Amino acid sequence: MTLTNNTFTGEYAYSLDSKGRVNVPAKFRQSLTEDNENTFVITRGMDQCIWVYPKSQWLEIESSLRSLSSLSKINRAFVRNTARYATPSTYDKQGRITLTPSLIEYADLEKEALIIGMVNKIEIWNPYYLKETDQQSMEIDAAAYDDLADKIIL
Amino acid sequence: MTLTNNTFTGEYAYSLDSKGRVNVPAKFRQSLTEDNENTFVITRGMDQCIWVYPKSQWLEIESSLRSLSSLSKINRAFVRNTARYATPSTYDKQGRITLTPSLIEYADLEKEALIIGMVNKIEIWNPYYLKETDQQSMEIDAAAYDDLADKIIL
DNA sequence: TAAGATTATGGGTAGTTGTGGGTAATTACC
DNA sequence: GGTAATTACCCACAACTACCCATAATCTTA
Repeated sequence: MTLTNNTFTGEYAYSLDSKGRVNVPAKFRQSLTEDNENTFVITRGMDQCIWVYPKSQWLEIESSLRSLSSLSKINRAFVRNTARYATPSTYDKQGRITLTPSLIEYADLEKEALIIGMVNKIEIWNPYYLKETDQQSMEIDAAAYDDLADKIIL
Repeated sequence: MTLTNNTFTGEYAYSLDSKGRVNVPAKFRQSLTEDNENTFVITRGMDQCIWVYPKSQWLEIESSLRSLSSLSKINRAFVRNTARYATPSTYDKQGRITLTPSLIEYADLEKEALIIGMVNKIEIWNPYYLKETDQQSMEIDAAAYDDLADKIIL
């Protein structure tokens, strides 16, 4: 059962097989709308993880990038870094996507792969690095975190 | 009989069965509006307990999360920590929701499950930890209660 | 008070899901 | 152009989950 289309929550511990495939959690697949055509766009995350967008979400990002003028150096760098590593990937009959060796290396994935729903996208982590990143961001900016928690009534 | 829709009060002692299911108190179910489609979202509480939101309440949280840009590190941490443990759960014909093993472990639930209405959400506790947490907050926060008195009239 | 309805709890079963490996088709390389 | 490596597609199986039914205790109502 899915709450909202193309929306992802929850955490899953799956394994990366010898062919570089990981399962997309069944719940995530069920949440996908038809126009995604079983396809995700995988790319580097801003942390040491892999970001996985449903196709339709990625197309929106692409069109935002289109509107950034290449006159600005910052814009050029941002567009370049965002587009550079993005690869489409359709999941197979068993619901697995294949990750590129380059992305596996970037996230330093081994056997264990932690998959996390991030609402509009999916993250794939090496469990070890997730733990570390979590601690860091809390230490650095605990105040900003509390501000957020204050605004959003949990 | 219910006072306000999607609002929960009272305390109930139920049992967790071998399949990880707990009953949702009948009164809570009756208070739910149709648009919740018999569905809750269960997640980690800020104390050592499980939080259970009615679907409609969670959707509001979800939409707040959607508006946070992932360019900011602290935003990423916040979205991740909030979405990470959230799992939708529709209650069965007998009125039970299934808790995930991960959440059961987090709240350290055994056979006994104490269910508490928290107005806009529900908490599920191991009775032992509730008692302990209760004592702690009383000792530490006597002063903080005075601050609250300005905001809320009992 | 008695009958009926509702509620809490237990368990069985069919379908789904995650994971491993095999084979054919495609691509890259000498 | 032939060979090796890679990729895409298929099948199989064990574990798990969702859904169904059963029963006893409790509450409601006539």
